[in-house]
Amino acid sequence: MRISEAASRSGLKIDTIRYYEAEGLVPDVARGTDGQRCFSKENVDWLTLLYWLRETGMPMKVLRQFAALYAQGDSTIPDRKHILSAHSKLLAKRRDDLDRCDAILARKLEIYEEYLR
Amino acid sequence: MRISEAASRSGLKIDTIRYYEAEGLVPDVARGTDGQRCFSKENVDWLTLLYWLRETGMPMKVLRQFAALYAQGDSTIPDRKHILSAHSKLLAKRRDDLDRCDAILARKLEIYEEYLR
DNA sequence: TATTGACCTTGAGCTACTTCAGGTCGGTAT
DNA sequence: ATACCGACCTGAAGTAGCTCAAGGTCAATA
Repeated sequence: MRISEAASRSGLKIDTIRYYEAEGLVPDVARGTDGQRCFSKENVDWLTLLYWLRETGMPMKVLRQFAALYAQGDSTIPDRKHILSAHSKLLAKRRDDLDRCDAILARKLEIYEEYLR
Repeated sequence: MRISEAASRSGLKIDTIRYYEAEGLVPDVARGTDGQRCFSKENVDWLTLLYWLRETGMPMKVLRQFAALYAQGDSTIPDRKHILSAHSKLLAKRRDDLDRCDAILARKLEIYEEYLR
């Protein structure tokens, strides 16, 4: 499929996909006879994973490591597993942050309400 | 109190506080005779709020609007209330994102497990 | 007295995109 | 046939939001 479809399926923007490819985060993107990128289902699954990892705060540095491991094949699965479970722990921390911020906002909004009465 | 204490209390880094002040996000920071910044309790509460808003993804653009309103005094409370409740909705969306990503990670980790067996 | 440590300012550097300028290609309307 | 359109391409420049380095002030301590 073409880049616009890859973008709408993965969640990433077209420009970001091109940027990621240039950065070496997306291995093996085929090209058509006219020079246009041809994304396979596997490509799009990979992009989708990248999208979610970034969206939830994985730094590019780690993403780069993860992508390098992915490019090396199945032998790196234990390392990749390690990275993903570490990220899963980060998600828990983010959820805590959201809860805290929610509490702060609730208090603040209450104070505003009180002022307005 | 001095900037280092304001930093450790608010969560922001020293450099970030100076940057925010330069950007006009922190009104009325007093200075001592030696030119050092003197933060009041109100200053620190405000910085803490800025910290949490940024930490949970409020863009600087919105933060700037919010700060401008804050600087104008109590008459802007309805507008500020509006911004904060909009942000509260964003938090819900972020929580959804975390849940989705968690699901993706769980599936991925399971596949890895299967491969390793 | 000399040095340490926390602060100050200005200005450059960095990350992760994002936008722009300028060009190619395939398909449709005149 | 040709003129235009939209989606794609590349390489370079621009942006957001910090972050760090260089060089200087001042108070307190060894």
